[in-house]
Amino acid sequence: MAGRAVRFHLQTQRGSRDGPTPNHSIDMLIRKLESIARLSDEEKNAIGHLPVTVRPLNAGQDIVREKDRPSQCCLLLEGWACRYQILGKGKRQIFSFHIPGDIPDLQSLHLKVMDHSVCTQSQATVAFIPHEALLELTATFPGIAAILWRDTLVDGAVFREWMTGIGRRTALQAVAHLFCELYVKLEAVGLARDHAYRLPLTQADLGDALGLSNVHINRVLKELRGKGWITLHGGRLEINGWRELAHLCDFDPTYLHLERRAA
Amino acid sequence: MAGRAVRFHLQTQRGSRDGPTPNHSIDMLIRKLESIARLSDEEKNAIGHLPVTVRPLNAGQDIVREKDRPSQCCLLLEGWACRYQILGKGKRQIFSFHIPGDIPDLQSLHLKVMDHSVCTQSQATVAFIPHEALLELTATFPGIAAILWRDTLVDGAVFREWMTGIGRRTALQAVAHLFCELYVKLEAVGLARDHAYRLPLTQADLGDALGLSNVHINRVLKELRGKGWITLHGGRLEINGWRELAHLCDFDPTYLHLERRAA
DNA sequence: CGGGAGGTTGAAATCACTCAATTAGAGTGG
DNA sequence: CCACTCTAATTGAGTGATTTCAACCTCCCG
Repeated sequence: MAGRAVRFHLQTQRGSRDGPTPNHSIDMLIRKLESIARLSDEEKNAIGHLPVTVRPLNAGQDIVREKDRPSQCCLLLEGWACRYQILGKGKRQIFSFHIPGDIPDLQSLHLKVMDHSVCTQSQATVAFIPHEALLELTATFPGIAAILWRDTLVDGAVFREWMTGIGRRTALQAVAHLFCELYVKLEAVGLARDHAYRLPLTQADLGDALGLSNVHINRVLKELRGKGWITLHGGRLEINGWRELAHLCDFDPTYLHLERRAA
Repeated sequence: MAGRAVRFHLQTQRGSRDGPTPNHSIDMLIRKLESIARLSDEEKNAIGHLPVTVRPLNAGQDIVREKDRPSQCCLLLEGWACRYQILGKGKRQIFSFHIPGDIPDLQSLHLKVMDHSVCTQSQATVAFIPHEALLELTATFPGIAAILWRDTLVDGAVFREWMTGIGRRTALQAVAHLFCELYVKLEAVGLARDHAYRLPLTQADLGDALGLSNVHINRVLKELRGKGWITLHGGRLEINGWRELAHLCDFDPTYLHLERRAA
């Protein structure tokens, strides 16, 4: 375990310590929800009273595992996470990457058994929220339920897009598409601009996400670098040829359903 | 268009005609929802008053298309449907197959723009339900909202499983896994037994679902037939070697989240 | 008995994989 | 600051799975 859990009840404590506090995490959640729909004061107040446990995590730590029956959801405050499944014979499929503001295991609210695992992809801070509290919140405020439901629907849309990436795009297009997707998602929450961002993924991670081998990912990256479209070094990606990259993979961000931008 | 639309208000008409009536469709919906959780009489009554339009469709007809902004959802009463997307250059990716009881475009309730299309895969009967009515229903009955939400979450779980099929399984395993999945889903709603079912899919459809060419699907089927594990002819599949097939692809139905079986 | 969609097969080409070795970088302890 | 170590990145060579192309067959339906 990477650090001590810190349990708070919201709005009874002020963040006098370093690092993300529960207040910070609730702000994150409210900002996230308001990026979709307006919240009433009553709704915000109810969210503010959610019991939250904040915990720092190291890279590569599982947050929930396949077969678990979790009793809480995790809100990612800092760092990246991914969802994945291990097949026999050491193969791995990564289903999604998650960035601050995401609730990667929101589905566990209604699907009792985990059919995959969630893992940190970098150092991270997560806020755990008990199912019980979330279920009560969504039962009381259908508007909040609708926003969270919508969030899982967007997840599904991204899964579909990845399916076409894996199934019907060339390796070059698949990598390009992933880079475009991640940029648009990060940019939307203010974590990237100027077509550059921190990318805490190894080539093996990229391969496991796109159904390719790490070796082949390496060659694809070499080609993209050779064309001068990307710079990737030390976990930082710069897209120097956005237009070309987006055109190569026919990138259309409709499926991300970013109707409004986060504040 | 394949036939006339028939508009009813539920429980005000009795099905004196041939074919599925709105009552039939509401029964289907209630049965579907009750396969997940018990419904109160009040909830059943509210569902019974949903306005529904029943329509027969031919095979290969689009129900909704990418870029559409639908104002209704469709409940599949008879026949199969699939969700898909066309890429440039004539490539197609199929995201899911749907069977009676499914609401393939339920996501449109909260995602305004379609990022893919839905198409009948055989002759089919569908019931259209206005978004307006569903939104009111879910706002009034959080329990019903939760069941429908859950349904879309299972969709997502199947998408993930398909991702691993396309990305990390061999062609043989991928086909085997799909056949197992479809059997379990059909069996759960009483549409299959004895490891056999009607499969209204061409080899090209299977290929587009699994990210393979129709030619290769053909060869894989030949191999599965050669092993004596399946019989596939005239749109009917018999799995003669269920154990072997399931073992080949390491089939684990957890991801289908069939906690209870439909009546 | 024709027409058409779907199924089947062979041959050649291609994309991506595996294996194996080498290099680069980051972190650690002396 | 350097040697050591571990992980990740890189490269080459050989292999294998799957695609593409093209032809032919089969079955169903009107």
